[in-house]
Amino acid sequence: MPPFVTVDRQKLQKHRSIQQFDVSEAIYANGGEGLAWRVRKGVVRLDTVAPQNKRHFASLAIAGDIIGCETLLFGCYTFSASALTPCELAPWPEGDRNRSNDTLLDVLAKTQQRAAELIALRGGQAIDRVLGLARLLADPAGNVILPTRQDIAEITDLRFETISRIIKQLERAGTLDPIRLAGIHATRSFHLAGQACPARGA
Amino acid sequence: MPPFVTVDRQKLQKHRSIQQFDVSEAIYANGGEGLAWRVRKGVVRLDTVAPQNKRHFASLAIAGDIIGCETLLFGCYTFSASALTPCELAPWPEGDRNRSNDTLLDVLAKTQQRAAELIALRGGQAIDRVLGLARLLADPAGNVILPTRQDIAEITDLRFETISRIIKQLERAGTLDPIRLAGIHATRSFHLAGQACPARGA
DNA sequence: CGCATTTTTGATACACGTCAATCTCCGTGG
DNA sequence: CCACGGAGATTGACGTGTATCAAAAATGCG
Repeated sequence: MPPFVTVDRQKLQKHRSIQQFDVSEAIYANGGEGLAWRVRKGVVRLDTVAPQNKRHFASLAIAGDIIGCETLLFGCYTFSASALTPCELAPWPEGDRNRSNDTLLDVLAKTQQRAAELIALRGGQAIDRVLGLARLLADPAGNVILPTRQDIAEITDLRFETISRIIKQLERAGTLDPIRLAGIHATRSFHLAGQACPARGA
Repeated sequence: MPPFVTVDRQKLQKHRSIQQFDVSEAIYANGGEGLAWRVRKGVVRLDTVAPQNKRHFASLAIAGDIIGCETLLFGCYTFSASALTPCELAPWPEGDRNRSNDTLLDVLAKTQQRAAELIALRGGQAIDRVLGLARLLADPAGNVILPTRQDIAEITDLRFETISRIIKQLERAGTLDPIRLAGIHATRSFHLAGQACPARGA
């Protein structure tokens, strides 16, 4: 494993503008000044900040999403951002390349789509909400790092006890398979069964 | 009242591109081709269309919002749109004027904000969801035309019986005051008490 | 004026919330 | 190395807000 770490370090130095964030680490605060970012890895949570500094879940950004665009308009962030899983962000737009696969119009379309998905995560039975979130966050191989029970609860508008019960239930049903490292039962890393392209019959 | 109607007709002819829609009327269907629109009056509902032609609430557009932007990118609509209250739409962008108060960036920022508001409408107690929607749809004077109970239910992820009970409860509490026309008790038009700019203390 | 649609209301069931205890995992310091 | 403590997760018992089912009333349209 040492060589892998070395490679990562080198990559990091090549693009020195890339930023890393740990779980539950703040990325930026609403009202603050800064850049727009592209989420390269991980899951980012966006919150509105109400009086008394109360935070309310507002949106989710996963790999490929752009966050903080509104600074290009207002000069400051509208929401607060924090890392739900280990994250890697890069400034956006990437000035060097002209490929421009992400125009403002692309970002808008993706934002609308993401919003519709989040709306769906707050409706229906609890188990479907949790499964929906797991599917949204899983990679094509079905591997997924879930946020904490508390964060899942705030995303789906349920209680963390309910989330805990449902994840256990999905584990026992074999839908979620905890990934064990050194024999230790992981609580966040799973393999999600039946995960593939969303084109399969009932 | 005849003169009023005449005036409206004239306005309509002056801007012949303006479109009117009645309650529950389809505005456009997903996959179809068409323009982007600016909502001038009324409330528009956007749905994702799943297999078996099942519709799922995806988003809401109120006066000032832009809908159907994705056609500028994909050439067709991503969602289906229908009128929740009587609506008036105008093509966007308005080519004639250069004021451009609505750049793509403005639309993106507003879309994010609207999405966060809709997320909030699907969390917390039923009464707060209904009140939240009423506040979102009310004009500065506090007058509001609500969607049908069924549509409110789908927006807030509740059942229409629950919506009915809660609106009655708000009526009895005086928070919602039904507007009577010719002595008939309206079920959609209300005056919302304590509605003003969102800048007032507790 | 009559029928379809929407809304209201009641009785009952259940999914999820609430409260509380326990357990696991980890970092800290003696 | 182990005692300690805190954060997150699990589990149980019980309460409640909303769903569900059913029926009637109000509204609106042809």
